Amino acid sequence: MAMMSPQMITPQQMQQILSPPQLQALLQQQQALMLQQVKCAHILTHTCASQLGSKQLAFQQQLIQMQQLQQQHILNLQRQGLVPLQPTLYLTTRYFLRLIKETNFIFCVAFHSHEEHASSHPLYGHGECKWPGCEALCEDMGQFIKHLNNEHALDDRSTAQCRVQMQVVQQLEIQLAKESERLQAMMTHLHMRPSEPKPFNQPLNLASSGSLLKRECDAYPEGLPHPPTSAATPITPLRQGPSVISSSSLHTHSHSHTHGVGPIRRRNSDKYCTPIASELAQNCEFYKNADVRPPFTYASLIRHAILESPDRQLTLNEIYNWFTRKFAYFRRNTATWKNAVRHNLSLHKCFVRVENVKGAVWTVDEVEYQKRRPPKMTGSPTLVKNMISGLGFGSLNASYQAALAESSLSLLNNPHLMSPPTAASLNMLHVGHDDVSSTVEQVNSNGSCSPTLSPQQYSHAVHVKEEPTELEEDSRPVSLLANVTHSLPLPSDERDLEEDLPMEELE
DNA sequence: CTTTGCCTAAACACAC
DNA sequence: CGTGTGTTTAGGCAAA
Repeated sequence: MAMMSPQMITPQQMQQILSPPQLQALLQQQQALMLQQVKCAHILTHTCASQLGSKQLAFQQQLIQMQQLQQQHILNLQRQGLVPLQPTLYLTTRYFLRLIKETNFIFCVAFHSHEEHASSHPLYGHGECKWPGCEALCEDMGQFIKHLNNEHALDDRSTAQCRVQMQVVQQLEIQLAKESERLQAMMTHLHMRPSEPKPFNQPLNLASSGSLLKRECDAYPEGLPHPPTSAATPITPLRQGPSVISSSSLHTHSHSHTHGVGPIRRRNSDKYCTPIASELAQNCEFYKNADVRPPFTYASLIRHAILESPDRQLTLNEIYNWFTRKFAYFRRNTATWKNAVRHNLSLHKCFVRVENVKGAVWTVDEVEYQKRRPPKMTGSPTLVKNMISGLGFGSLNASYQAALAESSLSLLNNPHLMSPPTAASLNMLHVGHDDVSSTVEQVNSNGSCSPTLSPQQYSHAVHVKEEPTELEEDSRPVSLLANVTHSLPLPSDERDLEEDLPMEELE
């Protein structure tokens, strides 16, 4: 923790000043924030790959804002008074403290990266002014201060920018509240599970999700419905965050990916790419409400819709309905996508038309579907760009949620992520994101958007690319994660998780 | 440069 | 006749 700046609270201090409930609340906040940081970092990395210029700065600004929120939260809790820890809760809080420690570490690294020194300015880093949209180079702090006073003085423009930034923060706060609530619900749900062998340690599993996920996996083998909890990957930031970086995936993606705004074009192997099921499960609300094009091919979506149905067969109209029900994006341009759906149904052999009593229904020929997939592994560099471009950068909340969606995927357990990361030097993340895995999914009884598969049943590609130029600042969030990776002695061995991942080798 | 996969658009046929 | 469904073709883009 040498990097910890003076304003940071150490875990020991935390333990002294906060009650267990406070710690728990803090933990949840921290987790949400950390997750957001991870996600922001992730999308930021993609953003820089997209050469979005000043947009990178906006994302970075968000990152900093979240960090500041996080710190503010710590201070607020501090002001609430001192409550000694109860001995009975100590075991649990130890894990909380560990998490806090880790997240603090992330926080510190982030600040360290951004500011070089604790005394530096949040709007200044790496010799650049971090004012949104401003990339002015400033050799030192003095020059920066001058620049700040000259260029970003109190005028209409700065005020407007500040207002925008306030909206950014507001959106993030709203999102944070939502995510925290979700996390709490997830934790509550997991805690209630009767099969849980460590009833009181439930939150501990946040730090040892491997074992938790293992149980999930054991309990819900392939092809069987899975409870929503299994896809609730955000509860495992400690494991997942670092897992975003992987040296093993370093060599898998070295081509250019700086183009590709627009329609989704991917060719990902199911074996490596992210499952549609878990993606939809985690972000179904997002896709339902945000006018964001889902990062899947029509074929993938159709297949998913069909497999999600009770009988694994749908009429065309039911497929239409599924699209509109699940995706706000498909509530418009109906002519276009409906045509595409029909086109795909007809074109792909994997979709089989079956005459039914009521008429014709469409089913999925799984063998054909798998056949049509080339075994090559590719990333999905266009995904985030698609999402971002689809959203428009102004729609911050949607962008952010896209980041959430994207990052949630990256955070899923991936065997490729289990090797020791050397990611401090890495700066590019690529998430394969295309299709449903070869695992057969099944519909939820309630027909809701709950996940139908546990995430560990999928593996998806997270491709890390080295991009030494232009990415100094953008690599920060990633190296931040990489640093954390090294600092995470997790209760469960990484090996456990890896072993628990059913590799999909059906191709 | 070619191939492949995907998307969009459009034309057309057929059934209700 | 209009609409929905299904098939087919074509052009374009991006990645491999």
